[in-house]
Amino acid sequence: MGSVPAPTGDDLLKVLAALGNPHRMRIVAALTEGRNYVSRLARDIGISRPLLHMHLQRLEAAGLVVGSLELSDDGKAMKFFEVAPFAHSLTPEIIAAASATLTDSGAASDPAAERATPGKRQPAPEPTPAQPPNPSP
Amino acid sequence: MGSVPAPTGDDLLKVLAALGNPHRMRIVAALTEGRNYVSRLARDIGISRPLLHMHLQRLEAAGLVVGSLELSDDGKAMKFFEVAPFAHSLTPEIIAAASATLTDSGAASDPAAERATPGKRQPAPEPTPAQPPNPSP
DNA sequence: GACATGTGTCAGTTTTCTTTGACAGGTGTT
DNA sequence: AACACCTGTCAAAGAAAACTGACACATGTC
Repeated sequence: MGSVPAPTGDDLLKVLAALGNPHRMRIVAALTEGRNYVSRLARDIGISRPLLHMHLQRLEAAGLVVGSLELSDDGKAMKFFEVAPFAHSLTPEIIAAASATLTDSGAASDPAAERATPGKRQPAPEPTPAQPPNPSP
Repeated sequence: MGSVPAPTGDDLLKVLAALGNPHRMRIVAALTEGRNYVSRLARDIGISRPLLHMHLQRLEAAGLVVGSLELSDDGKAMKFFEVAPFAHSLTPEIIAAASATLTDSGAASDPAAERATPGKRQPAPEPTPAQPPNPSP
């Protein structure tokens, strides 16, 4: 069974951060109706090209859209984007599992980050993890 | 058929923006193991109380956690937080549907935003919405 | 009273994200 | 050559988010 094989913390974080933006949501929506190239997509949505370019590479880094540079009939190079068939589920358990594999550094380009929760000292380990301290009854 | 009744654009946006943050993911993860109060939760995660307070009210505004001010045995007022049993699905279609109901203003308090895509002029309405312009073959 | 615990908020700084405008190059048509 | 398209990048401005420290209040114990 491998519908959604438990995404990495950093992976899911990138997806959520990418989708948590009105412009990027509209970009995904626009690409859901069919592939499109950058200049035209910018005109359709109504934002500037450099801005769309930034949003697109953010979505692509999260694996939500894929772009391919193609050559049209008249030899013009144009970059087409289309949505990737993603499917994520958001539940407390999935978030909890993902947070366990969070490097909190940047992306997947910093191998020196899996220490082991460095300064994780517990000054007063309460036996009841959901009750108030109750200093003296 | 009503497992996830198609969230509002602004609703889903708030959820995604709230979850797209490493600290807030850890907060949800910590609360998944059981309810907890603010001061202790701040110690557990390792962030300052004012910061945790800010993140918590962001998560609560998104409907991901719920807080309730209770009184402990010794009369101290303490605010307990617990995760809300949320369950969202993220697919291109759901994002597309949600983006249709985006106000893009702030929250659900600006009814003057559904103009009709103001400056949406089409200088050259291409008959093929997914093909290059192809000016002259 | 002094201390330790809990709550909340505020102003100010730092950091990050978003956005714009200008520039570089490429092609093909008039 | 000049124009109309397409591509990409950069530096700088603007806006928004994140973070900190100090303050306010409350309660119960030493």
